[in-house]
Amino acid sequence: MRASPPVLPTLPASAAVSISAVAERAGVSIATVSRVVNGVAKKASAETVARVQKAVEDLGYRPTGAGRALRRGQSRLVAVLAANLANPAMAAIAATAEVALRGAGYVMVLCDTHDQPELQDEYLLEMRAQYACGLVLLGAVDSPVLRDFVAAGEPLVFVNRRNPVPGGADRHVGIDDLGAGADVARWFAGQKFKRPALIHGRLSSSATAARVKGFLAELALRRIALPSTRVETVADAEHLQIGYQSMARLLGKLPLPDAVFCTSDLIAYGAYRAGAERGLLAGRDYTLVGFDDSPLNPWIAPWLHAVRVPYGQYGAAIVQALGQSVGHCIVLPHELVIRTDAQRLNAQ
Amino acid sequence: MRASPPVLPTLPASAAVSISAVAERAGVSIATVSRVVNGVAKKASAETVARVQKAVEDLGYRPTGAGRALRRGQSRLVAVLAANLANPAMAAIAATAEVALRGAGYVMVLCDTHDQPELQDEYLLEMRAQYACGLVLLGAVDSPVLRDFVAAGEPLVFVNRRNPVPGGADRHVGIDDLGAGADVARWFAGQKFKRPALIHGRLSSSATAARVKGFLAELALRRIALPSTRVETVADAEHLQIGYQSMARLLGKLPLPDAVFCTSDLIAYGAYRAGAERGLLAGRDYTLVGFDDSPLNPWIAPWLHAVRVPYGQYGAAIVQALGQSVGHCIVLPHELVIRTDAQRLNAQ
DNA sequence: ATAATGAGGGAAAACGTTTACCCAACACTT
DNA sequence: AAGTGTTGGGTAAACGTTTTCCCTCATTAT
Repeated sequence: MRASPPVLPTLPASAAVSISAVAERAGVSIATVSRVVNGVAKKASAETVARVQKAVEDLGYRPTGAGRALRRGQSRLVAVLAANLANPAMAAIAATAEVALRGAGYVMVLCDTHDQPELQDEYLLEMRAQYACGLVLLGAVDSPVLRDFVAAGEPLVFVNRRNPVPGGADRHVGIDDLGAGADVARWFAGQKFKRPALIHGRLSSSATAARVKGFLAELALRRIALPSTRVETVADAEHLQIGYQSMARLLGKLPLPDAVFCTSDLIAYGAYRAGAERGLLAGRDYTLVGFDDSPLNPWIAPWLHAVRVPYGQYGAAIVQALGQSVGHCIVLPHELVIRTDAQRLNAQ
Repeated sequence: MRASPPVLPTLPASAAVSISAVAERAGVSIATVSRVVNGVAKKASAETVARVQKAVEDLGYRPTGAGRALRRGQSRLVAVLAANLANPAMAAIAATAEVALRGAGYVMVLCDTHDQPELQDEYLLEMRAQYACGLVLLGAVDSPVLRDFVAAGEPLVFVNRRNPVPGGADRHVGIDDLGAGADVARWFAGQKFKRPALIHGRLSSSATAARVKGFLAELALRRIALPSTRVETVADAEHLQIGYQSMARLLGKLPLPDAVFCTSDLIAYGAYRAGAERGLLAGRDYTLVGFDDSPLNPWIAPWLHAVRVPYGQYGAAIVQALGQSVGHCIVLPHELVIRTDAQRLNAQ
């Protein structure tokens, strides 16, 4: 007796293969296939499980997202709403989030709200229509739909900025911005700087506000004067411009600052250029401290000290937060990075 | 007779509202609602249309992605598979693609393949299981599933790197890499550089290969010698390291190069630092040309000339390509940006 | 010997859409 | 007066899952 001819192996991944095809090939019902695929225990004999798994393997079957989402009322989609993807720091978080989410079985949908409430609302609604099982707000802004979602208990995770809705509980991932601002002030004090300056972004961002608050409070505690003439910002401008224009203003007054704290790296970049255009180099003529510490800094901005935000850890923390109850906050460790090679590299 | 009391306005966006709720409120069947929502002409009276639209508005209805995808066998999801999101240039493309795709009614799903064929395959299969209506490969790599997809005529768009599958037609968005490489060589010739050098990334990327090819060909045409000792790369390293290590090697031999062309900005950043550590500053002691021209360059890397790739135009081009037939290529304009303020800013 | 339990697995409903098909009513044309 | 369109709109099937019931055996307890 000859062995029965092997079943023709269909082209893997050639056409969409549904659960019924698998069921037919394994000689079982679609219910059984579904149970095996989803690992429902105690509902199939070992032999049946093996036969189904073989069929799944042969046909390259994987459950269709739409069918599953429709039935369950929830998809594997996690929407990440970034305030500004042009900011390398946000892009970095998005990148690590993508890896972590995928590792946890989710699919990341990335959106750019451009910090506009209307766009954020549009995305929130659209993502719920897509049955997203998680909404990650990377720099949230207050908006009507966000309020509804907060009230309705939608699965929101706030990253960096806290929940902007008054009274809304928040699941949050970030660093201790208040402490980080204080760290910079403490270091300023230790270095005996006499004329500190501050350039900050929009204070409606809770992260920025906390950095500023911590910095100012610690300076005050150390009895270091920071007159309001050395605190600058620019309304409704992007960070590079805020830094550039603010620094230009700072350099237009005497005495010149000996140390400048910027609440983001981008602001610091702008400030750097404004100084350079006047012949003042950071690291040589004054001290510049940024916030984020982009991975590019050691390569092209060795003159910049910065509070390092552990973006590499954000992805895992976001995934963890998604599984936590509302109100749970994850505080990641930061670090003030002082670069000592600027002199060596910058001076001729 | 009193006017009938207004129907209670339900909370917009409070709970998922389905098509049947709209139908009930408008007093029509779900089929009519669907037709109105999808703008099917000639199937409803103006009065009915108005009534349905009012109901849609009141209830805040929007069609659920899953139901629609299931029925149509296609969703509004467009998957963007980026080779390396840590590269700011890729992140920039992703950011503009997101805006353009959203404008065209799509939803972008972003994935990071880390340049690994296995991961790319995993994503391709997963995205088809999600009924993605477009697959954008931002730096594709040859892989088994990609071959299947190419053969099956899946809606693939290749960005920057061309289709790596031998013989596969490609819908492509990018610049004229060959011409750009030649542009750099021509400029080198015009500047009378005598000892050019080249640092390049992996040649398996068609974009890199074309840049190198164009550069070398034009140099040869101009009778400018580029000995193999002044062509460097590092296998299996990230771009920053390629630049750093290659430049270190270049500077270990005499004569030193007077102009260095790097096939990416990141490589140039690495090269910059290697030079700086030896007291050699780009823009002062030698000329450095990168590729991409990151928006940050004018701010913190004024010493870097670069071929500017119009990333801002990529998003629209990708959307356009999605609607084109296979084999259609979109070539975007590039530009060699020469920075003249490096001396002024860098020197003390 | 019979009842009770449990394991294995199938039938079918339901999720929210879209769309092919059908039907009624009306306006024309012969 | 019967046919012929056309307009407006409803019915129901189908998409691919998951999951709730149910049924059939076989095993064990009484």
